[in-house]
Amino acid sequence: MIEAGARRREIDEVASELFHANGYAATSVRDIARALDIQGASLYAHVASKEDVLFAIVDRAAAAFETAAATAEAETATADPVERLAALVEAHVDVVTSDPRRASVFVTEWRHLSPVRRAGMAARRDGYERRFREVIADGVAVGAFRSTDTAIAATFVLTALNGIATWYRPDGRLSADAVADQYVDLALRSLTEDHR
Amino acid sequence: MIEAGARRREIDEVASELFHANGYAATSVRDIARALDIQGASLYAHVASKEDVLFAIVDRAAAAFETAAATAEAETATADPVERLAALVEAHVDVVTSDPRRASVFVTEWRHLSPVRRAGMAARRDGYERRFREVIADGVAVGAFRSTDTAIAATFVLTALNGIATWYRPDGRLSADAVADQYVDLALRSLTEDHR
DNA sequence: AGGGTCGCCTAACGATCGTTAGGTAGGAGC
DNA sequence: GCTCCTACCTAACGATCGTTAGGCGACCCT
Repeated sequence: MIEAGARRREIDEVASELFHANGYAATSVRDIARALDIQGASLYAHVASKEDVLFAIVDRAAAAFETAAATAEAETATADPVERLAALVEAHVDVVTSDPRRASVFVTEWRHLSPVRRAGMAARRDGYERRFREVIADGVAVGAFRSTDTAIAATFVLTALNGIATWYRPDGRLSADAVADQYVDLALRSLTEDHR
Repeated sequence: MIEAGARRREIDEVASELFHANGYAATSVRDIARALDIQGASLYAHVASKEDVLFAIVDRAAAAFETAAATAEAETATADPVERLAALVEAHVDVVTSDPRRASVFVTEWRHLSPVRRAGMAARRDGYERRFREVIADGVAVGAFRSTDTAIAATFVLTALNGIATWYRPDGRLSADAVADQYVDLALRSLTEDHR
């Protein structure tokens, strides 16, 4: 896979932009190279294959989601399920808004990975989704959340959150914090029992 | 654009399947032809271009969403905003579950249309989303929904609903009705004011 | 029986794809 | 001053892309 260097970081960055804008399959190696003002073949001094570029982006994104969720769960370990879910949702939104192009490539282009890598990513996604399902199940158990199908509920919330990657732009109308606040509120409300 | 015939319908169907599974750009004309047991070049007896196939699918999907929403709104014209939004959500879910591959192609592949057609679809999507925003705004005005950014709220709901297309399969664990019920409930709850 | 149309064929076009091979300019280290 | 390494180059490979041209057999209409 080669790795290393500041140039490699630049490649991932322009590739994120292009994969987000046009999709992995519709972006050629020469497109990526052109954005860096070099020849297509020169990319192979830094990268072993086009798919490696995709994997680097997707892998980094997956790691960002995982560590953010782990931190959020650690910080709310003793809190009630509602707070814990709020922390998970906020962490997820933060990762998306911190690099929406990377997040959108992660969400929409991972199917173009090789079968082995795709299977690995599928497993990591399952593990990540399980965090949400478990917190939701805990909330149902203590009566904080309505009794729903936890798989559906987790999917509902996660797909809504992932949608942010398709429209959010750092220089847009809404700040990342504002988006996070609104989405935490919408997501939690969709699950909580009637209150007051 | 050629149009016509049962064969043309078959082309759209297998193309939906392949575009959904692998994406438009990663699906070749010869892939589509192979699924029909004919030669790649023979497709051009039925179709003017590959993009026309994509457009036929996307256009039909857009029309399905539009007529379903129009019907739902007509049927609840005199009802309160909560019921009207419930009808819109249910209509949307019904269209998605009735043909999830077509819906997922509509949601994820429309960016590969030519600039002119893409602009047209963007306008139609805006119009469709406006239906949701207006009902939500009405609900906020009468105190049924919490006062939120209606654009964010509509996007939250619609991206969650569109996510169904990525995982729903007619022969899966959940019936289309069950999915619709759960999603109507989740979506409405995310917006409604605290009750009881 | 004859003409037309429909559905598919083979063959090929120019373009572009991801990738490899081999080379070269320039700076770093001894 | 020589060597080595980094970063890029040009040239080319075989494959595959969307699409066109021209032909051929099977069926319909008269």
